[in-house]
Amino acid sequence: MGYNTRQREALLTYLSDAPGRHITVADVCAHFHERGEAIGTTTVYRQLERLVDEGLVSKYILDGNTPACFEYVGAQAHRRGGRGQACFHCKCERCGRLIHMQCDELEGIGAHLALNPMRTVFYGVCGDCRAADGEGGAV
Amino acid sequence: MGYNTRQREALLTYLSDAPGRHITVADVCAHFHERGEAIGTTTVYRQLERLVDEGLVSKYILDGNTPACFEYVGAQAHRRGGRGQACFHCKCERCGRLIHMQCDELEGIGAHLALNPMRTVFYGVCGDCRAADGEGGAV
DNA sequence: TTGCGTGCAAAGGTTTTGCATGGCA
DNA sequence: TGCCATGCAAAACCTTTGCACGCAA
Repeated sequence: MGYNTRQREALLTYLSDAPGRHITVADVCAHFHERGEAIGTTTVYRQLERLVDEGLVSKYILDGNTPACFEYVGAQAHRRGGRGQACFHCKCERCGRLIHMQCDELEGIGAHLALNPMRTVFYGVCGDCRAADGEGGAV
Repeated sequence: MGYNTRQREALLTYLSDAPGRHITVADVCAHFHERGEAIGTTTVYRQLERLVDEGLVSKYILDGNTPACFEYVGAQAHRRGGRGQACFHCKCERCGRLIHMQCDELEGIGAHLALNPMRTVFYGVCGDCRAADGEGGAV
């Protein structure tokens, strides 16, 4: 089911060293470029696609002019697994961060509407920014 | 507050003739191209941006490789207005349709988390497709 | 007349594809 | 050896920007 090349090993190590972090293709290329062991952009795209197919990595597509980001989620089952499985994300329109959203109501809605957490990205204002505004909402 | 050009009038007529329909820039160009009264792509982008600013049109950004789509919503207030204001959308991963989502729980969640309906697009399976599967869920 | 709108051309960005080369098994 | 992975170059795609021209008011 595919070869284990140097590039694949390096990429997988890099990703799994930071589970839950949001990493773009550009991040990956820059990381290896700095260390002198460059990987071609095309290869990064293709390996990430393979890793997504294999369930080791989740891909989150943001809006059109923003690069997609990837996240190591390990080898768990996609739904109802342990920690590390796909969860919803929210892109904060104020501070720009992409944050994990864990909220029982949200999971209920998600199940009710058969939503796909791997692709659904919310746009809104994160808890920190709302707190800074003095509204005091909690995510 | 801006001129009323032939292109703007034509675009506004086209959009308002189909309120609630999801229309891309390519749709607009194709429509006018067929009728021999072509409009430049750049102009469509710029006029749509103006219409969004004016609140007559809502813009929905789907995933990275999909063109944004626009929808005539009339001259209502953005939030808590009458029918036609911005609402959440769901892109069905089975049939590909982009459907309006109206659901009290969802609006509650959206307000709770300060979500932006103009940009938040859910990915999941629409009610029709789930019904066809015999699961019988309702949106 | 003044200033905005238009639209061609070109650039911006991310992602995909063609193809020859190189490495895994 | 056979097949897949690699990576350069180029294309595809949507969108934005530069600039000269034209039209609205």
